[in-house]
Amino acid sequence: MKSDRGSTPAGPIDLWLIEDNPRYRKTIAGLMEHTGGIHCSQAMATCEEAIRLAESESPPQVILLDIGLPGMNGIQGIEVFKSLLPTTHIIILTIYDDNNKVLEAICAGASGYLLKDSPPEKIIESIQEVMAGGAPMNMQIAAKVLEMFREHYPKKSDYGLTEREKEILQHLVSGLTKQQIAGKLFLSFHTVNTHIKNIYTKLHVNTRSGAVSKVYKEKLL
Amino acid sequence: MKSDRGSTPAGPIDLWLIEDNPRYRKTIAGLMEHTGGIHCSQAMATCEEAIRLAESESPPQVILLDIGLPGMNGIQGIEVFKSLLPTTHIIILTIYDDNNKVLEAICAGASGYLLKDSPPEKIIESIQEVMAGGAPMNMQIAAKVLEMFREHYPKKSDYGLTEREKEILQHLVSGLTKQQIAGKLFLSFHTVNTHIKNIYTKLHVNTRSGAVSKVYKEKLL
DNA sequence: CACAAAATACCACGATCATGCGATTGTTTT
DNA sequence: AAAACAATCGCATGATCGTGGTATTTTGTG
Repeated sequence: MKSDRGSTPAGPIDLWLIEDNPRYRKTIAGLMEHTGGIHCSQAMATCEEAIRLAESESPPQVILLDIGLPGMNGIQGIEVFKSLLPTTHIIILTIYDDNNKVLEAICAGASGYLLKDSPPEKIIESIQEVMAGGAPMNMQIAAKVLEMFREHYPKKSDYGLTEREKEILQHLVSGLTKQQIAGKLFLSFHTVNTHIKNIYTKLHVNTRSGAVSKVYKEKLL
Repeated sequence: MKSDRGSTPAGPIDLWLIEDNPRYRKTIAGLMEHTGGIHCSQAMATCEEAIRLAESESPPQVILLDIGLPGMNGIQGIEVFKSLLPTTHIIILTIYDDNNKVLEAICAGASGYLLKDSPPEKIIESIQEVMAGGAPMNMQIAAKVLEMFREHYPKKSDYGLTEREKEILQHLVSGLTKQQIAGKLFLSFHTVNTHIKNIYTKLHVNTRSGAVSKVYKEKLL
């Protein structure tokens, strides 16, 4: 159940390691050599080196990538690798655990996010997991991701808008003027005016922008 | 490093199990009894029973919760427990792995999401992990969450707005008028007017609502 | 230094908005 | 039948907006 869905069915998993600290790089590379099923074919200190190599060497299946690198940082690196080596999985291995870095890395296309204090077995396990379609993360990171996730899916509040009001609010959101809305709904200008008036009252705002903002912030409609 | 941050420092972790299948319930309950550090003090078939018990018994530290339950389903259950037992961690243990269920459960406040085909050790591990501030998930689920995450954070487009323009756009978004913005930034009304004019040109809109909509739709700022 | 870009400021005018009223017609609930 | 709500339409007025200009100062880059 673990190694039966990689793009290369046979042989060890081909791994690249990008890490500027020589000592840590050697530690990890050494670790891989003593592990069955994974082969660290390249280890370098910068993304630039890796990009150069990507043009001659065959693409690895997994890249272990640091974020705090000289020159191009890991986040930027992800984006380059994503277009250069679209089949390669990228696992971030870093000391940074702040929300922004995690967010950026994930959005850039990282398949996993580990902290450097992870035990070696966790790292090995994560490489296998990512090959099996998983998304290995430190437990702190996972909790962070869920938390961020929750924030961006606030339960939609209800201001008691009627259907007609919602309809008009929608047109307001798309930037139409009162007259344009009236035209589109075959209503009098005055009716639209009244509806908007009522919408403002219900939403506790007094400008179009305020209403539109509220729609997005509170996931109305 | 695993059991040193629960709200109850001493003794085994107090667990409740809510699962309507009697056989599976017994399997899990039995598993816990043979495991050090966890005590399954209650096992029931429905959320309603658990809610009734929550009024007399002391709150558990963790609830293992199924989704497909008779009566109140697990998702609704989460919301009730979240307000009734705010300190209790909830781990979903279910057969459903579709995006919607996962999303709903997480947004409702689940701390973890496991599939029923998880090996018993994984379940034990997850209970300990959630007590240590983690968010245990099946690897498929984790991958799903990251994927959904990425979708809802589209790369922000760039219209070449200057810092000042972004600042003013932000105030526009919050519903302020030109004069209010001028006051807040200690600028002349005319300056704000000019900036907004330029913002409109750069965003290719010609109303406040259009601009605000664009900000949210394309994740500007 | 020179040149470009950004930020600042001003004016005027027609279009549009927000908001105060009041009113009629239906539908649903009680 | 009464009350409550939704949707429709009307008017007037002062505030605000969008857009066409022009112009000075500050800042950054070659």
